[in-house]
Amino acid sequence: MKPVEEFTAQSLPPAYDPHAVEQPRYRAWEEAGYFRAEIDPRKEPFCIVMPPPNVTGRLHIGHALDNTLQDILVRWHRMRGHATLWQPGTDHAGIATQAVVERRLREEGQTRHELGRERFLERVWAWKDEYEKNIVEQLKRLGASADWSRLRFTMDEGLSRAVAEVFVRYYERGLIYRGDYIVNWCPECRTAISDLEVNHEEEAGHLWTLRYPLVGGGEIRVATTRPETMLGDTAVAVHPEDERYRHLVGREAELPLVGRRIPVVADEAVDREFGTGAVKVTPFHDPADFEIARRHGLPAVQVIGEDGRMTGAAGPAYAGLPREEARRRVIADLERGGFLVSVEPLTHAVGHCDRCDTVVEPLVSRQWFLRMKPLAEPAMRAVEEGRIRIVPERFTRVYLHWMENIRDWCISRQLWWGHRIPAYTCAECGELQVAVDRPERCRRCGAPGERLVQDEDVLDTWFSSALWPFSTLGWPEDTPELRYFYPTSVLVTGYDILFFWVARMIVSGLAFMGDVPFRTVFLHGLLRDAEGRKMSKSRGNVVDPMDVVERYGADVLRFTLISGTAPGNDLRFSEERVEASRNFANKIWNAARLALSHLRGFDPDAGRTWLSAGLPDGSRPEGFAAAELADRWILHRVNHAAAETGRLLERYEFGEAARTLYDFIWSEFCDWYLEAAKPRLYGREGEEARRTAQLVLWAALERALRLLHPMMPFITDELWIHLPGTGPSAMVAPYPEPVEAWWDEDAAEAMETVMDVVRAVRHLRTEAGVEPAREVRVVLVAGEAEPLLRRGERYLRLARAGEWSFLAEPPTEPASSAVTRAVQVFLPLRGLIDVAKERRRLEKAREEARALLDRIAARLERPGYREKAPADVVARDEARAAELRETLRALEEREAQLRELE
RNA sequence: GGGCGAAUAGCUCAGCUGGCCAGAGCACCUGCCUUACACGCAGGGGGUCACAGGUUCGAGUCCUGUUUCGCCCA
Repeated sequence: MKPVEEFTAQSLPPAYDPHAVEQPRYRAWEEAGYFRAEIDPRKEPFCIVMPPPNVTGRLHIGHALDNTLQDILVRWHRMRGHATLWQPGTDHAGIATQAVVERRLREEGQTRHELGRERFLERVWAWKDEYEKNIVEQLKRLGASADWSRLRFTMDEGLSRAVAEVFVRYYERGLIYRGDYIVNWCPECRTAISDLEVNHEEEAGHLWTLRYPLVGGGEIRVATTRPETMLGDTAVAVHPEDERYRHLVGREAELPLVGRRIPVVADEAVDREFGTGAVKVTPFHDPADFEIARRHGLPAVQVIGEDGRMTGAAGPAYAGLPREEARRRVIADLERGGFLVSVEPLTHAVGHCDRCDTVVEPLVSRQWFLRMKPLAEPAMRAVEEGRIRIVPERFTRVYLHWMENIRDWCISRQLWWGHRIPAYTCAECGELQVAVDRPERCRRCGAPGERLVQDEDVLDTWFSSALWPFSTLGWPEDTPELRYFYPTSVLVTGYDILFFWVARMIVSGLAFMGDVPFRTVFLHGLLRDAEGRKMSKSRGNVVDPMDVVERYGADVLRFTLISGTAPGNDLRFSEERVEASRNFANKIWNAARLALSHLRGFDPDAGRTWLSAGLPDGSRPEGFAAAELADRWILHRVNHAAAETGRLLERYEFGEAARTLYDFIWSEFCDWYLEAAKPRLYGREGEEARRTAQLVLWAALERALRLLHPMMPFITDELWIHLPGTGPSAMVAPYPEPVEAWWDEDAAEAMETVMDVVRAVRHLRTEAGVEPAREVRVVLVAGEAEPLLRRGERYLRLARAGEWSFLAEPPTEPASSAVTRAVQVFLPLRGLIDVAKERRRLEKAREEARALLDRIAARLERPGYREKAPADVVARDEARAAELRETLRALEEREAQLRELE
């Protein structure tokens, strides 16, 4: 750590350079062990589990937002003395990671099948090690204060055991079953995916009407959006009450191009309004048809394979063709055969794979499912009864609606990378056994363990993520962490994974821990580009957070991400907003640079007691001058900022909290307090006055830095530790709360009045074209406000007033004037008065005051107002009206005087 | 089809439990390198709070409906 003497305005660069600060600071925190969570029964626990980033590649800007919000909460709670654990980790991300490694293999001219399962997995593990390191490194550069000593990975031994354990327990409770069902199949990823992983997009397609000849004469017309599936039709269905077709039920149609005879069946699921009212039934490739086939005992024919190409069952003319090509051929062939009745354009929803955007092919296959209905019940109650609070609240309904309509979850994936399903089939007798560890022998025929064949498939990644809040804390072992930190406090994530992840964690938390996984869910919005578009690699509009960190620093990125946002709303990321945050960081830097140069050798200890007592004149310590108005005012405003920030963070209003501190630091502390304190700081008013100014400057800055620390940890800590009398790090200093003795409404009112007068003088100067450097003489007619103004008259120098006087009556000499808060401000400027301009300004001011007064007066006159409005609101209006009348009177008087002058 | 969100200054957005003249950043105009900061300072211009009703002493804020845009679910 640099000695304070070196750290002054003279030695500091005039622009903040994050590179010089951030990484050394982070190392210092790590070395000091500040991130490590300690179980301490005397303290209140606070725990956040980090949504585990994928080990696929790099962090994106959404991660930066997510982790910044968590870090703010974590740092804030840590500073408030809670035993804080931010549990970090990464996710194996089955499909995504397997896909990137396979792509890498392809570039080397290999396939995973050539490599074999075992060697392929070695490759993926190597990839994981490398990218996990990258990701952790990136999180550290963002300033994330997670307990890295507890880093977990979803495929760690312990977590894998948790997954197997959960699978077995669900299975034993009859909640997991295996069977041949129609699932969403991605031909590109070559695996089944869950309903959630299918995105429905409206697409311009066609509705083809086909003619199926009936055996024994006649025909039936069916409408379809997927004509290529007709090769796999095994029936035609009509609604049982549809008069048009009733008489055809039970007859047979001859399937064109195929020649197969298929029955006409009646089923209530048929929509009479759609198309011709008769539908072709393709059980293998359509979920609704699958159900119809089950009800009617129809066979299913697979005409599209797992690779998205037509199978042999589609007939030699089509076998091997991709789906799209088969469609064209089938239509051409139908047309040639006279089976095509009509084609109409139709927009309809088409399912796409969430991962690769390929059109999903529904098909029947043997998969594992988790029965959700019984699990959803307690998960709904937990939210309804408020044991879990969702913020913003509106997402509660979205959650409940989804839970109410929940369907079974297809949990098996035809991948290699992931948790292999702990199910074993005996090669001898076919017995299926589900167990955490490979059974020693077949329980039915006694065949040895090596004859038991483990299921080839792995589990959906989200199956393991669902256990995250307790698996990371050691479950299924009964650990101290689990007992102390579970249920965790808050879960922070984007609203886009409410179903994928949050809902499932609630389900499994309740199922295995018997308690909710977290008490609050805070959902934030998604990041979009400057034009409001979703960021995507294909669109090329992704922002790499590390680029931003490199160019501007992590604090700047963090502040950009949280300021100007409202809870749950998406936010646009733009260069301009980053620059605004950069400017703010630079502002803080320079304010501190100024402060440090004036605090050299200053020891706050001598004034600490006095300070915490609110600087009472009576008990002033030796060597300090009495406090000034600005001192009392800024302490009052520090209190206000602390109270507001605390209140807003409590409510997860990060954007508002950021704005509060921005305004406090920039407008109040820098623009007013520092300027007001400068004469004393430069020693122009003696050593004692300087001491007092130093004390207040120190107190205000020191607190401002601590207040801002959770949001901008690097710059605040760097500056804070270099202030005299602080400590090793703001990270472990208490979070400021209002000091009772600092509240001072009188000082606030007096200072506001002075500030208004200063602004008025500045305004008059500019209007009159007075050179900036020139001092002016100011005359004030303040009336009742005079004592108030007198308290801060010295600050008139902030408007470059060289001399000033208080008069009972307006001066007779020519002067430019303004009226503010019933104070008349005169600038006697011989030769500089433009009478016409002056009159226009006064007239405008008078009209504004009149309009406002009219509104307030009308309000006061309104029937019922005085009776029903709160007393303080009415009193405020009355005071304001009185002041306005006074202002108005002064303005009119002034205008009359001006007329006499002409 | 059901649900949710947004619509406020030229642009991007705040505005929390209804109550001081509706704010910020950027952009714009004027003047300043005033020994912390030109990534800055001072001053200024700019808004029918989408529209129509309603509740209320009082509505940008609450309710109903309409329009436009976006998202989620089916």
